[in-house]
Amino acid sequence: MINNLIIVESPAKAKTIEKFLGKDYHVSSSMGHIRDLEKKDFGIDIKDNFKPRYIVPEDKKKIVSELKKLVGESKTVWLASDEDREGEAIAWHLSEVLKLDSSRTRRIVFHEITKEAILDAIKNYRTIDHNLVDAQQARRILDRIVGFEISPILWRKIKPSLSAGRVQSVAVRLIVEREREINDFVSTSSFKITGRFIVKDKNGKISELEAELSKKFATKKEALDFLNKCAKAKFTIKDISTKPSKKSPSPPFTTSTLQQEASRKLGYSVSQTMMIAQKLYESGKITYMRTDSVNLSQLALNSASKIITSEFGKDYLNIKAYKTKTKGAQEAHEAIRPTYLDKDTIQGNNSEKKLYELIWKRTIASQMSDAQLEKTSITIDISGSEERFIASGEVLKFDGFLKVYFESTDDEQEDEKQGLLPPLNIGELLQYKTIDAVERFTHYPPRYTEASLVRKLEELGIGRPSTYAPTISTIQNRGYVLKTDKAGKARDYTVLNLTNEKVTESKKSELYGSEKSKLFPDNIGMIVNDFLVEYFTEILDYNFTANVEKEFDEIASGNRNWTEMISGFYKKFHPTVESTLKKSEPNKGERILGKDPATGKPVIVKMGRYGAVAQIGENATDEKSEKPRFASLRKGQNLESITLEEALELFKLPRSLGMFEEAEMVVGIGKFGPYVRHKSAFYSLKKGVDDPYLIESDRAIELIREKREIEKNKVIKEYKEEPGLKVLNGRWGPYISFNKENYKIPKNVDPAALKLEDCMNIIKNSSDKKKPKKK
DNA sequence: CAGTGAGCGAGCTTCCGCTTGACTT
Repeated sequence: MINNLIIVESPAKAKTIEKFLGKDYHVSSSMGHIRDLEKKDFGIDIKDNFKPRYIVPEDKKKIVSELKKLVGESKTVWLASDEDREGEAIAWHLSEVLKLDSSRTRRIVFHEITKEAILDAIKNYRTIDHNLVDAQQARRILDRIVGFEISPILWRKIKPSLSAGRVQSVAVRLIVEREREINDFVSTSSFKITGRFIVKDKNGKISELEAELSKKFATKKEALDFLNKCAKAKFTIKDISTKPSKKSPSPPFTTSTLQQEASRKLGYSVSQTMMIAQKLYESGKITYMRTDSVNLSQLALNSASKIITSEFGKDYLNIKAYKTKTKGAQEAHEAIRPTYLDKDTIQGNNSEKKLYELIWKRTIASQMSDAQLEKTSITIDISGSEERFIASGEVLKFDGFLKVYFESTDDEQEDEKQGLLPPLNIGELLQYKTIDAVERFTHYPPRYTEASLVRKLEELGIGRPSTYAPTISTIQNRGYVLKTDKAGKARDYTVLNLTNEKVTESKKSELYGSEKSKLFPDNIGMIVNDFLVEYFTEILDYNFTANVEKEFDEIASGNRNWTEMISGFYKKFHPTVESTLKKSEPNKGERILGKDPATGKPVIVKMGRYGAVAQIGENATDEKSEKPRFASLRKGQNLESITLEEALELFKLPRSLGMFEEAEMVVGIGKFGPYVRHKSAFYSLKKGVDDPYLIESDRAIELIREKREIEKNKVIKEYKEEPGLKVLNGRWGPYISFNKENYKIPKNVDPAALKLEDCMNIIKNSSDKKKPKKK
């Protein structure tokens, strides 16, 4: 018999809690939700006042039956799911599915996993808050209605298997609109003036002072005029001012800020970060990684206080509580922090270590003092001109938290600041060494990275810590959005230089606009987005989630009935679904780019059955008329921005490279990039080395021979008796291939020594475990 | 799984938010 059964959401949490409590308690976990709306037939009886049809999904049946068994053996059941809307619903579903008797069921909540917090929670038990549960049901049902009524419209009007939803569709919209901002952006240039002045100190020691003109000039002529004016001008120190300033540490990590910093500092994708954090959490090294709270437990604060004092001294200590600014934050957990702050490093693989150290530094820094700075600004007058040069410098007086942590920014081109400025006096005359006027261009707004998209979504209150990573994956899996790099372009700019009273002009070249791992909308994403924005304007509104959240809050506080709220929404929403099905036609994005110079026929781009396509010539009207030529657009090329030249390029491939071994070699670009085809085999071109438009036959033959060499070494063993069986060398080392299925070879086995029956044994042993493959 | 671009039709796809497996060809 178990006296007390505590049910929490996560098994790692269960393990930790069990350690705190005595033998009287058994702690088990539900692994999140145990029930959900049925997937087939919508799962909601609209006519029966939106009655939800809940089922236990296949993968949760085992957990439920285990919990049922435990409940049968227990005196008191404590439902300890998280203290938020979803957690309350989990507690309620548990009580329903496990048929818990209210007389021996208690609901408890705690925000920190400490013995005190748990014992305190147990003392202050309550019953399930049904208003909060209803708010969750409203949220769940609204999302189901939106997702399952709009998605089928997309299947019929645009393409099968597409999807729409309250969160993902807005995420795509952000990316599409940013792309259009970039396409519409017109870069302008102006001239930035920088002067270098010679400064002599009392001992005759010479140093330099760099100063910037407060004004930029729009044209080269204005810049030139100014430099000419400077040639013989006098430069006088007009003013020197010194101001103290400070920098404060950032709050401890939440899911979203961890994803952003891990992306900026360590280059991890959002899902990589979450997978590594999960490992750290499961091995007890950090607190829970899906959280929107910046709060640290008293225990953590005490520990931070001790460490900072002993490592850095009392001056560095500044214990404080941070408040969340995030819209709709539910704060059921602590911030993400090391479980044991006295460990500044851990055992584990490299990426785990790096992420842990990042978390450790951020947590410690959050409880350290502000950095104290001194900013100096020197104003320099120019005789015969209204303009002024300003030299500014920044000196760190006290490093404070910067001793351990410096937060990065997304800003790619940050100005470097000068440090200490040379000692100068007001009225002092300065001699210039050089004065430059450099042409600078305005830059379009940056494309989103995975992490900066998460930050934007969080800012809008859309999505939750547990869904950021999956949402980012979904919009990529649907083909709406593409994560890729973009090569920079070269651009000339003008530099005017004044030295020794003479101005010279020169041209320089720079690379601009190169981007790494940025999110680009694909054509289908743009078409779906435009369709949704046109017909489902309200759902696609950036404030839609914030608006419905207000209504969920009213339900949670007991001031509103959930079915009334949903019914109100449905009355407006469903007629839109009906009318959209009837009248709407998606825009195929068709554009006429111009005429093909070779044939004079029109060049068109549009969305075809297999994706975006360019076409030369009109569609055939009858059997005799000539058929148009087609070429697929490449990844990252948009229907609305592709130029005639780029479209014509597409028709240059595939092209023949001549004969080799009595067969033609053809170069083209396929799904996996550029390739050479020869005798119906494909040979990939080397990324960054070969260009499909330029490659010649010699190099193609080289590639073919290279791959053949690898193929030759691929086969370790073959068996006469079993032609379908081979031992092969693969990307991950040796493996067994049998009738197109692959099998792992156990570690301690020498692959070259495998006999036929050994292979068969390995195959037999692993075949039981084989699960249906996912796409 | 790299080429295609006719047309028909059955059966399928899809949401968000909790959680962790099982799995790398």
